Order: sequence, then structure tokens, then C-alpha cells
Amino acid sequence: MYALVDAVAFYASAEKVFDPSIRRKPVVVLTNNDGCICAVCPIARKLAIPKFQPYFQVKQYLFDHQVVIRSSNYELYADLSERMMNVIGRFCDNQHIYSIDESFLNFNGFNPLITDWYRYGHTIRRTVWRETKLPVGVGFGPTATLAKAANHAAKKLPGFDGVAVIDSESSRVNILRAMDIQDVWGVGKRLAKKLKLMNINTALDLAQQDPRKMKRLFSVVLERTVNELCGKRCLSWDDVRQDKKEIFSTRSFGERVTDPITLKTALINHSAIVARKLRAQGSLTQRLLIFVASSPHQQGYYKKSYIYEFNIATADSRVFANAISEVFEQLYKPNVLFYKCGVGALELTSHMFQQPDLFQASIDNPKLMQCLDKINARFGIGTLAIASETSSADWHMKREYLSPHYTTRWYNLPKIHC
DNA sequence: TCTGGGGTCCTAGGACCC
DNA sequence: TCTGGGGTCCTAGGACCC
Repeated sequence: MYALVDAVAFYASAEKVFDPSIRRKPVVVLTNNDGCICAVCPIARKLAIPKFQPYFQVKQYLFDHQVVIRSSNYELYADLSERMMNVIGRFCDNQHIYSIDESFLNFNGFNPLITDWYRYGHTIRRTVWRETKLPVGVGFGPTATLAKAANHAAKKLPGFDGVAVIDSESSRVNILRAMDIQDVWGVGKRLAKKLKLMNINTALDLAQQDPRKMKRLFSVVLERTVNELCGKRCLSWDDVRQDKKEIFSTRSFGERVTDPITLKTALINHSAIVARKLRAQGSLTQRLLIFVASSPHQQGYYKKSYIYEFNIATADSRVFANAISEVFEQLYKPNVLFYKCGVGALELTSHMFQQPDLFQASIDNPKLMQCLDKINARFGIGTLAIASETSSADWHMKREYLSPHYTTRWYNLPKIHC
């Protein structure tokens, strides 16, 4: 049995934890640079506010309905996420954190000890609420995809109180029948449209298709989804928590950038983030994609990228920084209003099998990087960095409605007035 | 006045080679 | 004279997720 536990509108709920005054109000959270809406609390959901719409397009509507607006406060969310995951992790010895607010639990092995999944789910939910003040939904199912479906039912369908269990043919059919095809894990807007043309409208309709036919008409991915919906496990636990095949760090600027030093520093910062993530999963990269771009929404769209090939696979922040310095001239163009830039590691390999270059010395130094990671893990990311990263900037990220960092900065400690 | 997220994986189609 | 296959690698863009 698998479970999927995730928070209800995580960012919006996180905003409510330390600010009870907005708990009963509609709240939405914006993405970086206050670009789009990325989280809508259940109260705001009733106002039919669409996710991922550009903020400026709905600004007036939000104002008219007195919706509370918050900029993304990742420092707060990351900390609350960690607390929430720790609580959830106590309920299963095999937890996989899938995203900032979702984790899979794998109960295969000690199933017999739990007799009532529904009750167990509620215990999880109650405990997380009591200890973190974050509302979560819990879905159980024999496959990862069914656990996802149950989780969806738990939060969205009437008659479920935050917990749903698929442990029988009837519960499976009932939940899938009430689920729109578009809400199935792995079926997006486009696929949903095509499937609906074939009169496949619900998750149950999809589950009843011939998997081989779906493979032929669409892809292996959809074939797998059909099987998973029928309770046939195609995504093993190892698949669910497979290492990433590529790792990116990209960001748009709050204000357009023209200055080469600023752009280069931003790129080196992204590369440092990529390097850290690579080391965290024990990977090295053979090639680094470095790109810069102006806004695609404006005239004269400029986009340029460079793929840097290393002699030996690496995850050394200094090697990355050198690579960027080396090729930066070829990316930069004067008078371009840069809107976005980023770095991505492609072709990852394991650090267990690093192949050295016989003829070329490298400054690659895993031990030094390990030391850097340890210091930063203990004293906070950014405590130790390479010189070319230096900058206080969030790249002037636009965050007009930022809440305090309640849990990670002393001067932001919440105050209680008696 | 102007404003438009971030991350990962997959795939179709082109270039190149034999 | 004209036509013709199959494999690998690369890349941009699409699809999906949150």
C-alpha cells in the first residue's frame, strides 16, 4: 500500500500559519517577481481564481473581492515543509519527499500492522495539523497513481474529509468515476483534450482502455498510467524516487538587466545551486547548459545558450564558475534587456564512477566541496560561497507582498500582543 | 508605464555518417 | 538518369507537474 500526503494549497496555507488574521479570508500567493498566481486557498478557490494566470491580468478582480495577496516566501515555505515532512515521516519508515509539499509513503512490508487505513489517514492529518497548523490531504492506494487519485478525491470530492482509501474494487471504481480525466496524474491539458474527443472523460473511462492501444495511439507513459489505474504496479518505489536526469536553476529578473557583471554573477549563482543539488544526489555532470534571454513577450527576442563540455564529469562549483567566465562573452550582447537566465546540468553520471583525464589536470576537488556543503548545511546556505557569486541581491526580485520570515530570522519572530 | 514562474522529462525532426 | 536505408546524435520545443 502507498500513501500520498500533501498540503492543501501549501503556500497559501503556510501564509496562514503565523497570521491568524487571514485564516478566514481568501488568500493567493504569487510566483517569483509577483508574476503569476501559484497558490489559491480553498476560500479563494470559490471565487474561481485561475492558477498560473499573470497577476496583472486579475489584479482588479482580486482587489474587488478583497483577496489577500502574498509574494512567494520560499524561506518560510521551505522551513515549514521540513517540519511537516518530519511529522509525516513518523508514520512510515519509508518516506519519499516528492516535492515541497508532497510525500509518498510506502507501507509495503508492514501492512498487516495497520487494519484501518482510513483511521490511520486521519491520525496523520490530525497530527500534522496539531503540530504545524498545516492542513493536509491523505490518499491511499495500491499503486502510486491510485494513491495520487485517492489524494485528489480526499481533497476535492464531496463526502471525503481529507482522507480517501482505495483498497477494494468498489472504492477504486467510485473514486475514478468521479474524477475528471484531466485530473489524472500524467494527463495534462493536451492529452485530456484528445482523450475527450474519444469519449474518454473520466479516470474510470481511461482505466477501462486497452493499455496496448493507448501505447500505440499515445505513448508508453499513458500505457503505464492505464495499468497503474487498474492496480497493476508499473511505477516501482525505485522509479518514484529515481535520481534526476537533469538539474536546472533558472530565474527571471525583477527588473531587466543590461549590465554584464550582474548577468554573469547571476549565472554563477545558478551554477552554484545546480552544483549543490548535483552533489546532494551524488551526481556529476558532463555538460553544462548556460543560457540567457530577453523577454519572449517583447520585440526582438534574444536567446542564446552554450553547452559547455567538461573533460571529466564534475560537480565542483569552482569548475562551473570558470566555465561560465570562459564562455560568457559569447552569450552577452550589449543593449539587450535581459529578462531571464539559467544553468542546467545535462547527462548526469554517478560520482562513484568518475573517469579522470590522463593528460589534463583538473581543479575538481570533491573533498573541498564536501567541506563547503557541510559548513553550509550547519550554518545556512550561502555562509560559504565562491567569490564570484558574491552579491547581496535577490536580483532585485519583485516581491511587493512579502510576509516575514517568521521561523528563520530572529527579527521576524512573531509577536503576540496581550 | 509596465507587468507574463520554475523544474523535469520526452520526442520529433534535422544533421550527419556509412 | 534517377532514386534509395538505417543508425546515432543533437536540439528546440512541447508536455506535464506543482
